[in-house]
This record gives sequence, C-alpha cells and structure tokens, in this order.
Amino acid sequence: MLRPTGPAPTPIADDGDDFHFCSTCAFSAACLEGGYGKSQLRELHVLVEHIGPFHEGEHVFREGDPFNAIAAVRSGTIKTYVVDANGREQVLGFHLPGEMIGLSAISQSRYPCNAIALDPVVLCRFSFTSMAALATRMPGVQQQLFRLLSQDIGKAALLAGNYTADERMAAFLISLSRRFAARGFSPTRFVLTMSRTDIASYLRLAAESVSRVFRRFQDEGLIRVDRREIEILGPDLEELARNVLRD
Amino acid sequence: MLRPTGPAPTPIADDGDDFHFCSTCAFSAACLEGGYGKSQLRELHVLVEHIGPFHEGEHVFREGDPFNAIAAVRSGTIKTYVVDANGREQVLGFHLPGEMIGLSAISQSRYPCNAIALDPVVLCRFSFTSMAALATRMPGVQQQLFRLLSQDIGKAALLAGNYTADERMAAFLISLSRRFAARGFSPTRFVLTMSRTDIASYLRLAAESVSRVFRRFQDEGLIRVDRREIEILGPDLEELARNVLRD
DNA sequence: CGTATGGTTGACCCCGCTCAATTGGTGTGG
DNA sequence: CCACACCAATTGAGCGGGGTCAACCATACG
Repeated sequence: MLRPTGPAPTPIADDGDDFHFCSTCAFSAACLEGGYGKSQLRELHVLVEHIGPFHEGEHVFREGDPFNAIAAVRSGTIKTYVVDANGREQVLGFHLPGEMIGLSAISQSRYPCNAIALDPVVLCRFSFTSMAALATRMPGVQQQLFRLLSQDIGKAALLAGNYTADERMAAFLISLSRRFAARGFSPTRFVLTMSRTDIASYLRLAAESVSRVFRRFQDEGLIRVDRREIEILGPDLEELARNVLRD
Repeated sequence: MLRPTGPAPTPIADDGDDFHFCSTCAFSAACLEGGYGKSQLRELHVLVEHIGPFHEGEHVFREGDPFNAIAAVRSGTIKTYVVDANGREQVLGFHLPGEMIGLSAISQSRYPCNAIALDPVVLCRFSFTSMAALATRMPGVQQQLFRLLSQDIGKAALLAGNYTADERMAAFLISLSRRFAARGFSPTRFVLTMSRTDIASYLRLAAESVSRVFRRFQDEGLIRVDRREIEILGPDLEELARNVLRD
C-alpha cells in the first residue's frame, strides 16, 4: 500500500445529468465559453447519449466497424489498439475521463482501430452527423471540434520520437499525472488501469523492460510503485520527461 | 543514373490558376463532390492566396508563430520538425504537393513546430478563420476539414509502432510511392528531396543506418538507389511495409 | 488448496548506435 | 581546366540499450 489510508479515489467525471453537461467533458468549454443559452445547450445535449457501463474487457468498437459516432469518456479507461499481420497487439493510446475517442474514424467512416474498456466505462456518445450539422449553426461547437481534432494530431507525435526507455516511461507517467490533474484528480497518486504489457506496447518496450524501469525509478526515489498504484515523489521525473513532452 | 533517359519529372501540382483549383489540392474533392456551383467555388477560392516561391532552406513558419492559416503544398516539399532541449532536430513529417500543413496548430493557435522548404515551394494559403466561417455555410467544406484533420491523426500513429529499421524504411518508401501515385506521378521512380539525416530523424534511426538499409535493400534487389533517386523494383518492398502500413 | 495469469528477475544476445575514417559530388577560386 | 574545400553520404569497428528466453514469484480465483 502506498498509504495506510487506502487507495486514491477512482477518477470519475460524474457531475453530468439529463440537463447538465459533465464539467470535465471535452465539450464543456464549447458550451460555457461560447456563451450559449440554455436552449442551445439543450440542443447540443439532445445529441448526447449516455451509454454503458461497459465492463472490463468489453469492446466499445472494433476495427472496421462503420463509424457513426464519437464519444467522450465519462468514467473508466479506454484502450485503443490495432493488431498487426503477426497477431501482435499495438496499443495506440489510453483515454481517460473527459477525453474523446473515435476521432480518427471520421476520415474513413470506419473505425481504424479497436477500443476496449480497461475497467467499468460509461461514455457520452455523440452522433457525428448530427454533431456536424449542429456545428454549422453553432460556430463554438465547430471550433471545439476543430480544436479536439487538431489536439490529437500533436499528441501522437509525442511518443514517436527517438527517446530512451526512461524518457518515454517518465513522459508516460507525467502525461497521466497532468491529465488527471486537469480533471481534478491527484497528480501525484493514481492507479494504472492498464497492464504492464499494455504500457510496454504503447511505449514500444518489452514488458520486462517496463518492470525494470519501474524498479529502477523506485530505487532512484523518483516514484513509489505498488502493483498498479503509482506515487510520483518529486519533480525529478518531470525533468526526465521534459525532452519528450516539450513544455 | 537510374535511367539513361534522365530523371523523373518533378512532381508539381500545377493546374490551378486564378479561377480554378489545383486538381491535386486537398480541397478539390470538397468542391467537386460537393456539387457546388461556380459562384460558391469562387467564394472558397477568394480565400486562397498563392504564396511563394520559398527557396530551399527557407522557413514557412516557425514554432511559436501565431497561427492564422493552413496551407496546401502546391509544389515542392515541406519538412516539419521540432528541436528538443539538447538542440537535436526531430523531423515530424514531409509534405508533398496536394498535402496540408499547419493543421496541428489549430488547437493552440500557435504553430507547434517548424516548417521548412526542402526545394522551391509554392503554397496555397487559407485564412483559417475565414475558412471556418465559410464552413458553417458550406457543409462540404466543413466535412472536408474534418476529414483532413482526422486523417492526420491516424498518420502519425503509423511510424510510432515498434518496427525494425527495415520495416520502417520500407514503409517510408512505399508511403512516398503511394502519395506520388495519388497525385499522378510515378510510383516506382522518384527523387528524395530530403537528406539521409532527415530520413533518419523521421524514422528514428541514425543516418548511418539509413545508408546501410538503402545499400542492403539494393543488394537484395528491392530497390535501386542513386544518390537521391529511388526506383522501386518489385512488390517485395510493399510486402515488407505491410505490417507498418496495415493495408 | 491447485491453477491460472500477470509481474519480476536474471542471463544472454543482437540490432542499431557511436565513433572514426573515407569517399564522392559540388561549388569555388586561381 | 584543375586544385582545393566543404559537406553529404558511405563504410567499418566496436559497443551498449533494450529484447528475448527462461525461470520464478505473487495474487486472484475456482
């Protein structure tokens, strides 16, 4: 145990109901900053469909499925991945509460990857055609869509660089930390919902290397690890990640 | 020389003028498929500004510059890159005629990377705010923007995978081949406008490794290389690239 | 309990990097 | 036209980070 008081609270974006959007949702900014009135907000809201819960191991969509909706993670974690010709799984990313999935499917109108729940997941589903139609009438929505899409372009480039195992792992942990912090959760203590194998695939490492890096990081006092619970102990890890994350 | 008859013709998307769009432009589909009349086409066209030529080594934009426009490459090649804390250059991508640059800048309203011309470059510049405004009135334009943004999300993930030097190099060459083919240029014979160092950075290899892989590919009869001219000799290279490109 | 699954650790090895020397093409000045 | 310089590219030698393979450990579950 990292703390005798028990594990950190599970990150959940849980302040949405039938009439209000989750404040952690990727679209909350579009609504609030756009200065839209309640009627317009409702117009956007009517497109939203809360679906789930998906239980651990359940697929949200699979590669090749016809695309018709994007979704925001409301609670839980989604892993996206592809399977290559040799049957090897390649993890593309992890999606935390408040983050979008399905954006890469727009261009081909089919999902180009699989999406699976790593723990119990609830989603806010947006019909994309309706969303796009609405966007023509609400510039703030259109702009938010452009922003979300543009963001994802940059994200993918991060880990594509030629960095050491240590740098990539540090960047991975710091990225999680910041994303949790942005949603109001602890940036220093959190639970990894993904397996070592998943992390390894995402970071282009062997699972054994993930183990070894975790251990070395702990020996060096950068983090504390207990199974899947992580505690970040100081600013040193962030320093390591700097090259990759380019603040 | 690869051929005694001389080098392949330089890829140029050159059929646009003051009243018509380049047929190779990323937006041509939006216009043609959208079934827009000439007046509407002109409305889109008035946003376009042909700029350049940029000469080799000249920057189109730099990291941190305020974002106000996206652009389509009309002729030439653009390299995008970032510089890390150690001053090391990391190449993010190469943009051929017909392809867009600047899309990743939308979310931050600043360019997150540098863009430099590798040879004489002419661009079609689109003011993004005007473009977005137009998109609210022309759903086809909006959809095309969504498509372009979505495409770029998937692209970055390609080379992010855990592949061998041979696989990545094969994928790089086949990708170029297909992109040339899509614009009507030869898929089997083309000129690399980028240096070995650029290719190496893009593929996360040492420049020396690029040399060695080229040589081995040539010895194995996969390609013919003469300086920066490339000829793809058979379908074997495509087979090698299959894992990465996932057709 | 026994079994299964995920994670850890150790031993060994190989792909691709580093360092260094050489080649070759291109441009420039005499 | 040649001599020289300069830089990109090539080639070789040696090495090391991270992969592979295998054994072992720990927790969860029947």
